[in-house]
Amino acid sequence: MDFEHADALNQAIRLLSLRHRARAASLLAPLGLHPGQEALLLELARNGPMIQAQLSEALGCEPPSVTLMTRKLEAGGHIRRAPAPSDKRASIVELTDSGRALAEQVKQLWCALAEETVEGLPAETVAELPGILKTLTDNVDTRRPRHPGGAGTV
Amino acid sequence: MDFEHADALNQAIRLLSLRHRARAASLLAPLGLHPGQEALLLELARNGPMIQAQLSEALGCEPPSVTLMTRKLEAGGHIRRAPAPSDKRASIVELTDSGRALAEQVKQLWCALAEETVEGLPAETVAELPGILKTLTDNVDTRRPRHPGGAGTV
DNA sequence: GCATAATAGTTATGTGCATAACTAACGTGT
DNA sequence: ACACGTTAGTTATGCACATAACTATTATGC
Repeated sequence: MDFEHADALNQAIRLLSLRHRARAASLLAPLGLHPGQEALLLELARNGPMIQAQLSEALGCEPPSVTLMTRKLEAGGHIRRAPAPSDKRASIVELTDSGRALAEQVKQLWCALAEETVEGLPAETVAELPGILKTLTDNVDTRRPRHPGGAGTV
Repeated sequence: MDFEHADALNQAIRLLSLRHRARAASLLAPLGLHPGQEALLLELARNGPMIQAQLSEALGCEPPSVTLMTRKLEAGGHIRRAPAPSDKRASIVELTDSGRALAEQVKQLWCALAEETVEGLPAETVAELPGILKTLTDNVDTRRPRHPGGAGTV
């Protein structure tokens, strides 16, 4: 691949990251959330209480990031951290009522953002998008080895 | 659009951002660069010296970010800042010889990264990708109004 | 039982990004 | 000529991310 095309792609990914995050930030701001925090709330809403290590895995970010995010969301009253009975090292994170309500609002915003994002694209392309983006992500993913175990069917 | 699809899309964009940036970071680290800085070098390599306001526009980030990035790249000896003769407020940023050499190395990495990123995708999809990503970006771009002026042909 | 490795989490530090508030210079009124 | 808004850039501060170094607990060797 020549540099022109390579740069077009890398730059496009970089700009999409910046703008999508900025747009998310402006939508989440009225709720008192910063981008990244919504992912944590949604994960808890989807899969129930879990320990921080699991959150780290689910969110795709490192444990120190989870420590800070949980601390802020806890200060905001949206989540609660309780010691795990079976493992004194771990702490179980769960949504509070406030957090559950907030997650519902986030879901609304999330749909609006997704629709806004793909506006003007043919439905066929929109349908393929998540799979394509996942392929790109896996290709550059340095966390997992190379194949999570052959479960690549989307 | 239901939440499932919306979340799949938003999450995919978020994860791609994280992983692509992380991969870029690991490739740029040996050159002593952090992700984001390569964009500044490449922009200067492509369009020659320019003032920081133009860099801000080209990179898609805010002036304070440009201030810090230029400061660090200048400390590294990769760029030089000179007062603009026609405008005492502005400072012209240009590559040093070291910066030019570094930009060439970055170009190599950039091609490798792009190839790695699209690995396994059909050529047809790869060809469409930059346009698709640009559409997504424009859709959520809060900087430009809505249409830059009708120059939407890609 | 006990040393040792692995795991959960935190703290410290550094980066790119953002916004808000500020200074300095430019431009354009009247 | 001078007030006023605009623009270029910086500083201060805050956030999500990262890595490195650390503590506390659990698991595993022998």
